[in-house]
Order: sequence, then structure tokens, then C-alpha cells
Amino acid sequence: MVRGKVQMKRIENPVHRQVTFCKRRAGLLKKAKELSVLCDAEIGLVIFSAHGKLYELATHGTMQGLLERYTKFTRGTQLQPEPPINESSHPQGAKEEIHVLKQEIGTLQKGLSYLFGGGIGTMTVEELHVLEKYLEMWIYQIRSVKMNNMLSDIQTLKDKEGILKAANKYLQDKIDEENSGITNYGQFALETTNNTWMIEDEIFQF
Amino acid sequence: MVRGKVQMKRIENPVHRQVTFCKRRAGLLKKAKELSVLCDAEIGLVIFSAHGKLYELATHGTMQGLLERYTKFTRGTQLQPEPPINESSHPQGAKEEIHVLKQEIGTLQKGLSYLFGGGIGTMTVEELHVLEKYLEMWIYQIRSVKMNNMLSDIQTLKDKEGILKAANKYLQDKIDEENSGITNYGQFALETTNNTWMIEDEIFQF
DNA sequence: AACTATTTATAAGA
DNA sequence: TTCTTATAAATAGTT
Repeated sequence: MVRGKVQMKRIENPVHRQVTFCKRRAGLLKKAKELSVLCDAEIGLVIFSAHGKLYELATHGTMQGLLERYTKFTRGTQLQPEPPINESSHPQGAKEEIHVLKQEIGTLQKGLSYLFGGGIGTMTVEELHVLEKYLEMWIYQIRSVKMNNMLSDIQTLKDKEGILKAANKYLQDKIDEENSGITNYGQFALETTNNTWMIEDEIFQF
Repeated sequence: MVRGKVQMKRIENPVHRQVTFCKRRAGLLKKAKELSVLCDAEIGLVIFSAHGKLYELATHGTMQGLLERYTKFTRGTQLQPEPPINESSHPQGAKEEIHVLKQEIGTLQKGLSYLFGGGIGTMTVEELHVLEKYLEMWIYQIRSVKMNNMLSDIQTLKDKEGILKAANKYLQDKIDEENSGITNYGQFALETTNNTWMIEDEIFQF
């Protein structure tokens, strides 16, 4: 007998939980069928028990058919509002761009799930190959040669910087040595911090 | 008030049908949530009204996640682990965000390889086209962010280089001016070509 | 949307 | 699981 309201939380007693699961599952499936019949609605119901067992109901045809309908229905709203980003329009806000990018990825993930979860037709080996090629290309491009080239450019510039600094210091030392006690030209080029250089009275900041 | 048992057949009166649909739909969704909470079950419920409107419920995460699980379950295939994407250190700030993006990509990649590795994909040529577009866009955007950061690094180094060159030249001029006709120290630091610098007798090549 | 007479679902015990 | 039964919850028809 029902003694008072049931608390809306997980039933801790495993036996009770299992019994309740059986009963309510049956009830839910029944209600779903009734709604479908009475109101001419198409209903899909998927239940995974805590232990991973699957129970399902599809009222108008197969679950696969329903998922296709669902995919078609949601694809329009989930995938389409996908504005391409123009990175040059946000030259300063890398942060903002990244935020949008994250959203893009989320949407994409969603969209892909729909595409694959409720896809239509059968994929041939040929199609699989095409898709594989795309993924390979994708990964390859992320690690692309262009990236390597840019990294190498950066290294070259860093090397140049080191040599220029050495040359600068050498010249400074020469001046100091030559004019010690005679004339004081002051510091012409001085690295005051990691990011600031002072030449004569002018300060350059990176 | 309820007068006798309800006949388990489509309600012909459209107004009654609509009202019943609203009420029973709410009840069904509530029951589904309750079953999920009480018995720790993952439930997905999709309802298309007679007029095609969609109502849905997914209790653990998203519907697409559930559909993935459903697809996986019904296909009886297993998910293979996926190696992470390569790491490329970046000196500027957006590093962390990019790392997160990479992880996101890894997750998606995982899902994709499962879906494709499973060998039972269901995609039309049309859908493949859509996916193709999205992958292209995605690649472009990820590269964009990385590219921007790297370009900014290069610019900073180039700026440094320019200032160092200016300092170098300034010092050289001072020496020339001071010691003209008296002592010839030669060229301490001289850019001989685009890629070669000579300091004293040593030649540095980039 | 709110009300209420009934039916229906179901928790606990067996 | 299934049956029983006391009670809670859902809801059909009305306002």
C-alpha cells in the first residue's frame, strides 16, 4: 500500500528500486501507447535501466524511422544557425573568437551526433573511405607543414634577436672601453626589462 | 470528471484531442522523469504531435548522447580508444583555450572513429556533403586561432629585431663619429646579406 | 486555466 | 515476478 507521498529521489533499497522500475516502466510504456492512440501522436521512448538494459517503444513504425524523423526535425534548428566566423573581423579578441569557436564545436558535435545517430541509408565501403580521407586530412592539416614553417620562422627570429643583442653589447663595451674617463655618452641602448629597451632617451616596449 | 473508462481509440473531437494531448503529454513527461530519478534509469522520450510539433526529454545529458548510446547498443559494437591530438606549445595566452579545444576535438574524434570504425554507418551522399562542409569550416577555424597567435609572435619578434638593429646602427654611428680619422675599429656588426651578419671576424648565418 | 469525480497507477506486503 | 489492496496520482469533462 502506498504510505504517504513518494520522495522524488533515487530509491536506495535495490530490491525496491528494481520492483519500482519494473512497475513504472510498464506504466510509462502503457501511458505512451495511450497518448499515441488517443491523440494520434508519434512517440519514441527509450529506457536504459541502471544496469544498462534497453527497453524501447516506437509507436508509428520503427525506432529507426522515428530517429530519422527526429534527426531531420532537429537538424534544421541545430545545424543551420551556424554562422561562419571571419577571424579578420576580430583582430584583437582572440578570447572572443575562442569562445565562439567553442560554441561552434559544441554545435558541430551535436550536429554530427544527429547525422550519425539517426542517419539515413547505408554507408558503403567507398563512402567510408571518403570519410576516412577527410578525417586524415583534417588531422594532417592541424599538424600542417605551415605550422612547422611558422615555428621555424619564430626560431630564426629568436636567433637573430640573440645575435643582435650580442652585437649591441659588443659595441657598447667598445664605447665604454674607449671613452672610459674621457667622455660619457651615457647608455645608448639598454635592455631595462625583458620587454623594454631604452635607446638614448627613447623607450621601446614590446 | 471521468465518466466511465476511456475508450482506447483516437479521440475524434479535435478540441478534446488537443486538450487530452496537452495533459497526457505533461503526465507522460513527468512519469518519465520520475522513473529516471527513482530508479536511476536513462530515458529518452520523443513525441511528435499529430500536427508535427516535437516534444522531447532526455534525462541523462542530451538527446544526441542518448541516441548515440541507443545506436551503439542496437548495433552491438564497441567503442575503441582514441589517441590524443599532438601537443604544440604556444607562448601566448590563448594556449589554455586551445588545449580545451583540442580536448573537445579529441572527444569528437573518438565518437567519429567509433561510428566509422563500427562499420555500420548510415549516411546518404547528401549528409556526407553536409559533414564535409562542417569539417572544412572547423579545420579552418582551429587553424585560424593558432595562426593568429603565431603571426602575433612573429610580429613581436620582428619588432624587436627592428629596434635592435636601430640601436646597433646608432652605436655604430657614434663610434664612427668619435673615432673618424683617429682609430679604425672596422665593422663590429654588419648585415652583409639578408641572412648573414658579421660581428668582428665572425659570420653568423640564419 | 481551475475544479473534482473517477479512473488509473503503484507502494508495500504477501 | 505476481497478486492484493490501500492510497496517491492522473485525468475527463465541466466551468
